[in-house]
Amino acid sequence: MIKDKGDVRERIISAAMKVFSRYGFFKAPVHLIAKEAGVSKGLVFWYFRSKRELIIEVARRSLPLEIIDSCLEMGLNGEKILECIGKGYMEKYKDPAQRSLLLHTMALETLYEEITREMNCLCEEKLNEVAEKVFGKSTIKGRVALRAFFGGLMCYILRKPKDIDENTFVKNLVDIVINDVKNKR
Amino acid sequence: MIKDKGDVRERIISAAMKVFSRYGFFKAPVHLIAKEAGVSKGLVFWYFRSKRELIIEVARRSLPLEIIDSCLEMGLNGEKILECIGKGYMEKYKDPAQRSLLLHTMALETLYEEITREMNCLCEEKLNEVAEKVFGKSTIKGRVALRAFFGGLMCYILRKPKDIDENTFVKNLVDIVINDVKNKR
Amino acid sequence: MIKDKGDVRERIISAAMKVFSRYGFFKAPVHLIAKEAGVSKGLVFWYFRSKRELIIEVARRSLPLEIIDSCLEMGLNGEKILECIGKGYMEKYKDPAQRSLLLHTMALETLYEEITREMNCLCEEKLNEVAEKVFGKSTIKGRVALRAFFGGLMCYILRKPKDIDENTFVKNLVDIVINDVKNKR
Amino acid sequence: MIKDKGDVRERIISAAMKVFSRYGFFKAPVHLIAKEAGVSKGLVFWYFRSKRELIIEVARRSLPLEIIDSCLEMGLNGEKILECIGKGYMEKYKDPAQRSLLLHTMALETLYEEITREMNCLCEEKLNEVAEKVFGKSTIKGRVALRAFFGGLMCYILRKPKDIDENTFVKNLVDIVINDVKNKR
DNA sequence: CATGAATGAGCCTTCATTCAT
DNA sequence: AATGAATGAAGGCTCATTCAT
Repeated sequence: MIKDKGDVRERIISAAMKVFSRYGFFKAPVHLIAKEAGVSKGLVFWYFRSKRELIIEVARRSLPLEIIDSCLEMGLNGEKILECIGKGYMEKYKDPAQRSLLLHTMALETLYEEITREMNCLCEEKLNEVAEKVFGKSTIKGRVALRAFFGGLMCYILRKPKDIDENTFVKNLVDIVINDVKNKR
Repeated sequence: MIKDKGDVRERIISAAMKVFSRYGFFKAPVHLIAKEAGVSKGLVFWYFRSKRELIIEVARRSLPLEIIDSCLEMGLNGEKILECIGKGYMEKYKDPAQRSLLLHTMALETLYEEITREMNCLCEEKLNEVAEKVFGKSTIKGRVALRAFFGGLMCYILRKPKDIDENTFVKNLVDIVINDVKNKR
Repeated sequence: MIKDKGDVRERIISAAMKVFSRYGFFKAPVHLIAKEAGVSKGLVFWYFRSKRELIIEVARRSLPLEIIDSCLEMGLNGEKILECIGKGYMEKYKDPAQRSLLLHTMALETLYEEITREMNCLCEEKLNEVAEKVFGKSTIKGRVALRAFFGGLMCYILRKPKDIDENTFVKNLVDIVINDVKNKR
Repeated sequence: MIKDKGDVRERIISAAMKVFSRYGFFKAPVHLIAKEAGVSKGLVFWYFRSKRELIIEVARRSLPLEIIDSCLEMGLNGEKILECIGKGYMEKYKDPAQRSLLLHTMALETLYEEITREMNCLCEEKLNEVAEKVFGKSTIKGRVALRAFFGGLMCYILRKPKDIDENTFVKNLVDIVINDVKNKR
């Protein structure tokens, strides 16, 4: 049975995501991750120079950057983009582990500058890019609306209301955010 | 200069908020908190049975529960409540320490059931209570809108856009959230 | 039973000297030192910020600086100083632990700049000071002779010849070093 | 380009001397030696059963045994031997790496019996052999003088005085050691 | 011969917590 | 109330060594 290099590394990352999501980055001991990945503790440090490096790798993956990127790349515009992003969000964060991981990563912001940078990119560059595609020219209201949109998604993820399913939520959210701007015109 | 009991306890909590906001709950050593508060490490454990207890106390205070409560108690209705909450939010979280503390507390959710309970109360009970006051009967759209509102606030706090000040943001946000529902009627 | 602060610290240092002399600085685990001192491992780090700091403290004490200083302070001159130093040497390093410790410390020179500095002081400043007191004006031959003297002592310590006792050795060594210079005059 | 067996082994030893002299035997990781030698870590263990074995090989080479041997074999006598040894010493230890290596090896004495044996041979057998060749019959004074000689060399190596070059030092040292004994006759 | 992934023991260090004073 | 010395349990990380390829 041949394992390619990436295999073990990927297995460690998966294990780390599981363990980190359960214990948080700083209460999760490396040996638990190793155990979960079925490798020795030492091997974790063969693939990652330090726990910090592993944390950053996992934290990066927990952010929704690729979701936004892939929706932007699809060349969508208007509310279609929001729908795309909303759907991607829900897809990614329906996994409770991903959900709690996102929270831990957001808290990491203050501590790891690598994450700060990633968050800056997400919350400023990407968010503005989306705003333009959705509302045309950049207006204050448009940018506030986009924050309402992203915030709404985050809120849903944080604590899913029992009687509103993903689709319904996204549709309503898009409506709220879009229609207001439309009506104003 | 004699200090009464409450004084010292409060001083420790203040110090803890400062230190926790900087290092996160789990990377912040108790001795730093003691030093910041100007007391001995032992004394911290006289006022709080354990670090966990101190964490919970600080975490509780970092949530916006009292803001919502006080706005509800004022007997406001409609968009006035949202404005009140928005203003309270901005007031509380203009302090960067409070901001980062809120993130850390949210991440705590998975780990400390005391915080889970608090968050449940916030995200379900309180949020629904507000929804009713604002939109009258509880509708799906209303509840989604309220999440857009809270999420928007969170988003603003997470990373303040340079060219949108607090007042403007809140006003626009309330508009977006309210008008859509109004227009639909 | 009251123990003054220095007591524990001193006990740790003593234990460290014992353990270091046996295992060398880098193969000696701190927990062995703690055990030897009858304290917990953690306490070692209460008194010394790091193992490195403890090493430096012990290494400093293993050098013969105070011997030379005390002989210089006694106001002796000529061969009396050499005799004083020789006697002090023998007194200090008759303890095998001290002997091996000195070797370890000398090896440390390349690694810890604190020790390099100490050795510089010993091998340059002090050595020249002694040379002047012994041979009057500083001559090449005088300074070589002093190195022969110190080197001779070191050599004796390194491996004590079975049939030459301390006194005899020092006397002969002083003779060799002094007489030659005297005869030259 | 094919390299024969000895080549690689020697290259590893050379690398080890470099790395050991810089970090000391116990703080020098094998992987650094391998890197320095341009081979894989595994290969080091193909040529040396263990790090210990490599240490011993390097330590042996760092001692001045061959110098003394070769001077003895040349059939010299009297001060000529001392001059020969002095010259050899200076030749070997003008390299700072060799110098620091010698210190590390001397410290090894307490830990590795293989080195203890080597040092015994050096400090007792060889030293007495030289003493006889230089001073004729073995006298206390002669043996002390020889220690002054070797010690003086060591001292020079330990910290080279800026204004005394190798030749001058050796000549003076030989003088001091020899003349005294001569004058006594 | 040669590689480098994999292992596991062990070390330094931190830190929450206790307790005598 | 208050202090800070003392403890002990982990935790992150290094590194010699092995082994499949």
